Amino acid sequence: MISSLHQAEFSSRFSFIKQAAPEFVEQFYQKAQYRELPAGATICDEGQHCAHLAMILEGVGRVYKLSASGREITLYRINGGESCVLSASCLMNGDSFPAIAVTETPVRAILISPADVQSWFCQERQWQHFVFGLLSHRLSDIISVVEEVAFKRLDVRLAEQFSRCLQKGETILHKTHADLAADVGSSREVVSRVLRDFSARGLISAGRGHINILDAQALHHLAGQ
Amino acid sequence: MISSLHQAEFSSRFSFIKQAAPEFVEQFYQKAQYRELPAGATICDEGQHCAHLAMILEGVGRVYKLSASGREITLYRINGGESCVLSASCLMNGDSFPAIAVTETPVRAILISPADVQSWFCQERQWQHFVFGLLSHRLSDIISVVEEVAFKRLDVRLAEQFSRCLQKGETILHKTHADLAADVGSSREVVSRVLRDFSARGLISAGRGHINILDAQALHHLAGQ
DNA sequence: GCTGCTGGGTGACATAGTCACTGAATAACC
DNA sequence: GGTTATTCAGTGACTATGTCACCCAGCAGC
Repeated sequence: MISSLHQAEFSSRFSFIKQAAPEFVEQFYQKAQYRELPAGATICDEGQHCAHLAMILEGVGRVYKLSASGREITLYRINGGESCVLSASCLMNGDSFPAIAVTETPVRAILISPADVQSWFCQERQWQHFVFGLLSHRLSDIISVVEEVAFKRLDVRLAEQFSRCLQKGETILHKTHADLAADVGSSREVVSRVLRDFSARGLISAGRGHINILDAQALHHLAGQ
Repeated sequence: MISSLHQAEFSSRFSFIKQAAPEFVEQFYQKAQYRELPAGATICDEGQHCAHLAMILEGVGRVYKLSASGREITLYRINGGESCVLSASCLMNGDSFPAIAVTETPVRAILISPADVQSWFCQERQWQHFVFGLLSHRLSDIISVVEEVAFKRLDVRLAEQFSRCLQKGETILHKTHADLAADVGSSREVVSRVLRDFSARGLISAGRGHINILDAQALHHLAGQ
């Protein structure tokens, strides 16, 4: 059962619920659970079966692949108002989770049981639409990752990261070189080399654990090719 | 309307239909269309909206991404008894197709309209299960592609291709170096170099447009790391 | 102060991608 | 048949990326 405070928050984040039938909404809030997770918690591990569908109210999750040699690559992030699709997909047919999902910040979320995800699917059109949108959107996300990693140069991909950061209005990125390497699926040394080059060209200035973005124009241009 | 000959073929390929309700089956064959396509035909282009869900009776389709510089990478293949998920996903919520799908051999398929895909979804549990299985299976496929391209060496990935080929009982692969490069998302020159090395080590012997697999053991071993 | 940890830098080397070619095998045409 | 075009594959030079084995600086804890 979800408190009315969290109900209000949920409906501002997941607007599909506003168009759903009142009986569905009541049942939804009745059966859903509220949960808080600290930063760095594991949501779902590789090969594990998902216990529920998590719909995020606030905080950020990261879904990534880990290689045998310890390298990582981020598949996508889950922000407030979004949900972990991979869990959706394995909930629907019992497959195991093909990646690792962790919280990057403290996360507050609403949890839905596999049984409810399934049974609501045909009961409420808005719910169906939401789940399909999720699946299809993430499929596109992951295909973009393939495209990035297969075709684009590392400097371009890092410039894209900085561009995205700027679009959120942030000019300082609080990440280590190793964090960036894990995002783009490269290694720290190589990222360091590219960033040193960016610094020399005056695009950024680097400090311990953070990066100041200086030349937004040039970075957008690099990312745009 | 599907002829009874093709109905028999369909049900041998897509066994979910055997467990479906008789009324559904009747309606399904009533509304579905039979279609033949030559090799090399475009099924769906990048950014296009899909006109229908294609369920393949016989033949092979390839879904791939194309880079600005002309390089390609195969996301997955569609064989007999399978179906193009990306179209499924964009049918369900009207997104555009994020890749290119073509036929590699002549293809015979059953086509379902977007409206039917949707309406049957909640009507017949077997159909729902089939579509979800499709989505979730392909999502895993594409995640494996990310893993391959981000973490594995080219020689290992080519060895995997040959291993897969051997598992189908083929010891001669009728592909050019350029074809292989398009599969793994690399360039012809690099593939040529790796294959030259494989030849020198006696793992394969190469001819114009085909490759003989000689040392299955060694290739499996290379792929297995 | 010392100690250990984390973040970052570096050089040497291996692998991968790009470019600009070459030549050989095959197909297409007269 | 012979000529021409096209396709397939090989090469060297160069750049980009990944890996390994280090080093050093900053910082927190004791």
